Amino acid sequence: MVGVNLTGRSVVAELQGYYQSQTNQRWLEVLVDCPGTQEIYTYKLPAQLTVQPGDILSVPFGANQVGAIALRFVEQPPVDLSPDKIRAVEDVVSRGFFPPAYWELLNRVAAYYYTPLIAAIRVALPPGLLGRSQRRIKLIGEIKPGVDAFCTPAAKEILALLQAQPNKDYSFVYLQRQVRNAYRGVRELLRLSLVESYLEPPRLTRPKLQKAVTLVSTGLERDLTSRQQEILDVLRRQGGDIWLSELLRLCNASPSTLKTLEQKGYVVIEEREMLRQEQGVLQAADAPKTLTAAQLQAVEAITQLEGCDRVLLHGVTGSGKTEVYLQAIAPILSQGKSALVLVPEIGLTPQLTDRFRARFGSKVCVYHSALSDGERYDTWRQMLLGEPQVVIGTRSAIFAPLPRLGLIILDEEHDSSFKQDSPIPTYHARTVAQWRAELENCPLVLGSATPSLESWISVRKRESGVGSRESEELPTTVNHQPSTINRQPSTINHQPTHYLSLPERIQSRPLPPVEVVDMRQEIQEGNRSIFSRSLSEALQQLQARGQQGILFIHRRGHSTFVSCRSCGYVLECPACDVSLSYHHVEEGAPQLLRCHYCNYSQSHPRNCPECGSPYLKFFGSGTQRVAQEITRLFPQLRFIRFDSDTTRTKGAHRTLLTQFANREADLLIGTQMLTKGLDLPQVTLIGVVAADGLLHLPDYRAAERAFQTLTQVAGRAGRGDDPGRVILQTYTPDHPVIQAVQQHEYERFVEAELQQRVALNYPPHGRLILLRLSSVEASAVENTAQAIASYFNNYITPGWEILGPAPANILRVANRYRWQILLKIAPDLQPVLPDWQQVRSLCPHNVSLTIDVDPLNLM
DNA sequence: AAAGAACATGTT
DNA sequence: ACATGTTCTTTG
Repeated sequence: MVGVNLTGRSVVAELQGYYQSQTNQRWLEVLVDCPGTQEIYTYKLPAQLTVQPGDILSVPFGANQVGAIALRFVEQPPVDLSPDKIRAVEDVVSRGFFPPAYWELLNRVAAYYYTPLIAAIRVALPPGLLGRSQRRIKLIGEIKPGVDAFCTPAAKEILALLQAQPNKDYSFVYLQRQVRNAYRGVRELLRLSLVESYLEPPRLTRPKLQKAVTLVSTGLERDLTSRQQEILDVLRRQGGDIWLSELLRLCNASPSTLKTLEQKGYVVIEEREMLRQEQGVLQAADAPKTLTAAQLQAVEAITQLEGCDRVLLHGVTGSGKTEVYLQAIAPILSQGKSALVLVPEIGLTPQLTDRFRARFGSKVCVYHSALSDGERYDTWRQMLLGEPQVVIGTRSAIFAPLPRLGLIILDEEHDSSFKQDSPIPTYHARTVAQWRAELENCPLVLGSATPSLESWISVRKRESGVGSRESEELPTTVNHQPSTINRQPSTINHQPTHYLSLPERIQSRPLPPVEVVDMRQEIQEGNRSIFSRSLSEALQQLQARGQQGILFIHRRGHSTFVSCRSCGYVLECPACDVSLSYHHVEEGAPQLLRCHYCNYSQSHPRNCPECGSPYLKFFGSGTQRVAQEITRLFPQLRFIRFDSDTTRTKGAHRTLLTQFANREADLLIGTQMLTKGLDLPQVTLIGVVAADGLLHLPDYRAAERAFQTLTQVAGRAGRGDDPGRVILQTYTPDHPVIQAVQQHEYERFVEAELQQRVALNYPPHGRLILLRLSSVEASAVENTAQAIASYFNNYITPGWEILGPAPANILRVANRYRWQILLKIAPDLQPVLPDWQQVRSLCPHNVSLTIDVDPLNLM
C-alpha cells in the first residue's frame, strides 16, 4: 500500500462511524475563528445537516465565510438576540475532529490558563487548518537616504522598522502595535509610494495529492506489447501499488504508455493523498539491549502501571533511560496502542529519534514546530487514523490526536522548554500531560537525571502519605461568566507519583569527578586568561590522547557588551533596554552588534557614538570569544561551535554532531544546547568556562536551574569506555549549587532548596500567577499596572500576596514597555480568584495583558 | 479580519 | 456645511 486516503469522510468513518444527531434542537453554539472574537455565537441548523459538538463548520460571519467549531446545542437562542439575526450553518468541513476526551483536554487548558478556548484550539491544531489572510506592508525598492525628511515621526519610525527587517515586510497589525499613529504613517508612505499594502493569501494547508497506480489483476494478459508487459511485471514486483511518478522512473516509461494500460483495464490510476513526512536517515534495525538490574526493574514497573498512574524515573546521566523507554513502549505497540514521547527540543536530539527508528522503524513519527506546515498538517491528520505508532515531539505534541494512547513519556521533564512563554495559552506540557493521562486513562512517565522540584515533591507526598487525597480543586472564579461552556473549575492533579531510580550508569561506569577551580585564585596567581591552568593543561593534552572535549559557555555571541574606555558609554539596542552583543562574523566582514532580545543588528562603530573616542572595549565572553581564544592559545585544536548562531539552518545540528562524532574536531564549544540529552561516548573532558553567569540570575529558580544545567553538562563526560573528567571554573567555589554539582548530590540540594521555597511560599510549595503588561506608551502601562494592583488589593483574601506592580527586569523590549504583577498563592488554600474579565476591562486598548499561570520565567 | 458607525479634524 | 481622517464596535 502506498499513501493513505485521508480525504473526505473515510477518515472519520473509519474512526468513529457516522453520527446521527438525535436532537431536535435547532440552535447551535459555535466558536468562530476570527481574530478578536472569543465570544460564542448562535447559529441555526439546517434540517439536512448532521452536526456533533467538536465538528469543524463553515459559517457566514459578517461579510464572509469563516471556520467555526461546534460547541453544543441549545434549547433556545439568547433572549437578547432577535431571531431574525440568526444565520444558518453553511456546511460541515470536518467531522469528529475532537474525540470527547480531547475536547475536554482543551477545555481544561483554556480554563486553567485563563485563555479563550479558541487560543487552546490554535495550539493544538496544525497550522493551516484555521488559517486566514492578513494585511501586510512591504517596502518598495531601495530607500534613498533623506527621503523621509518631510515625513511625520510615525512614518519615519515605520520606515526604520521595515528597513531593519530582512524581508522589508511586516503585518499591519504588528506595525500598529509597535508604532503610535501607525495608520497615518502607513497612509503617508503609501502616498509616497515607498511601501505597498497587500493581502497575504490565506495559506490553507491542503493534502498533497499525487497519482498512484494500482494493478488490477485479470489473469489474462494477451493483448500486451512486451513493453507494457514489462511495466506490469515491475508493478507486480512492487506489490501492485505504487506512485505513478515512481513507476515511470523505474521503468523509464512515458505517461502515455500507462494511459494505454489503464484503458485496457490492467491498472487503475487515481489521485491519492501523499503524506509529507520527515524522512529520517535509514537506520539499521537494532534489537533490545540487555538491561541492568535497575533498568529491568524500571521496565517491569512501567509495564505494570495501571490506569493513569504516574511515575518519576530518576536516572543519573548515562544510566540508560532511553533503553527503558524503548522496552516499555514495545508492549504498548503490540497491544495496538500508541505512545507519546515528549522531549525538550527535537532538533537537538537527532540521536534519540534515530534510536527509536532503529527499534520501531516506520512506526515512529516526529512532530514539532520546525516541521514544514505541510509536514505538520499531514502528520497530525495521519495520527487520527489510529494506527499504533510512536510520536516523538516537543511541547505541542502533547496535543497529538492519537485515538488509542497507551503511554505518555516526558523525557528531561525538568526542562523549562516544556513551558510556553508566548503566545497564550502559556501551558506547561507536564501539567497538560497529567490531564491527558487522566482523560485517556493511560500511564505517564516523567524521566530526568535532575527532576524538577514539582515532580520531586509529588513523590515525597506519596512516601509520607500526605498526598492521599486524589486531587485538589483549583481556586475558583468568583463571578461566573455569561457562557459557562468551558468554565468549570479546573483541577490541578496532586495524585502521588511512583518513584523509580536508576542510581548507576550502565556497565557500572562511574560518574565523572568534578574539579572546581577557583578563578579568583587564578587571577591572584597571575593567570588572566579565561582558562584556568588546569583547564589549559587538559585542553593541551586532549589531542595527544586522541580524546574529545566539550566547552560549555553560558552565552552565545562574542561579547555581552561593548563599552567606551574613555567615557564608559555602553552601546545599547535602540528598541530594548539591553546592551548589544558583539558578534564576530569573519575576517574582513563588517563586524556586527546584535540585540539578543529583538534580533536588531547594526555594524560595529569605529568610534564611540558619545565622545568619539576610538577605544571601544569588549566585555563578557560568549561562545565566539571563547572560540577565538582557543584559536589563539591552542592553534592545533580543531573545534566546532554549537549554539543557536551556528545551528540556525535545518539539519545543522545533525551535520555538526556527525562531524564531531567522526572526529573531524577535537572540541565542541557551545551553550545550553549541549545539555539536552547529547550522548557522545568519545567525550572525556568537560570544561565549564564560567559557572557564575548561571548562578546569579534574579529569579527564585536560578539555583535549581543552575544545578540542573551544570549536572547535565557534567553528565556528558565519560559516557564511553574512557572515564570522564569535568573542570568547573567559578568565582564562587563555595556556592551550594557548585558544591552539590561537585558531590553529585541531587537529594541534599533539592531538600535544602525546598526548605527555602517553603519559607517564602514559592512553587512548588505555593502557586504563582504572573500578570505581564506591555505597551508602546510608558505611562499607559505604568498606570494600568497601578490600577490593576489596587483592584487586587481590594479583593485580597487570606493566603494571597501581591508583589508589585514592578517594571519588568528589562523595562523595554522591542519598543514595548513592560510591567508585571506577581500573585503568590499559599498552598492548600482555595482563595477566591478575581473576575478576570473585570481585570481585563481595566486595560486600555493600547495595553496588552498576559496572564501567565505557573510562570517559569519571571524576567 | 473587514465593514460600518461614531467621533474628530480640516476645508470651503 | 461638508469632506475627510481615525478610532471603536460589531459580526449570530
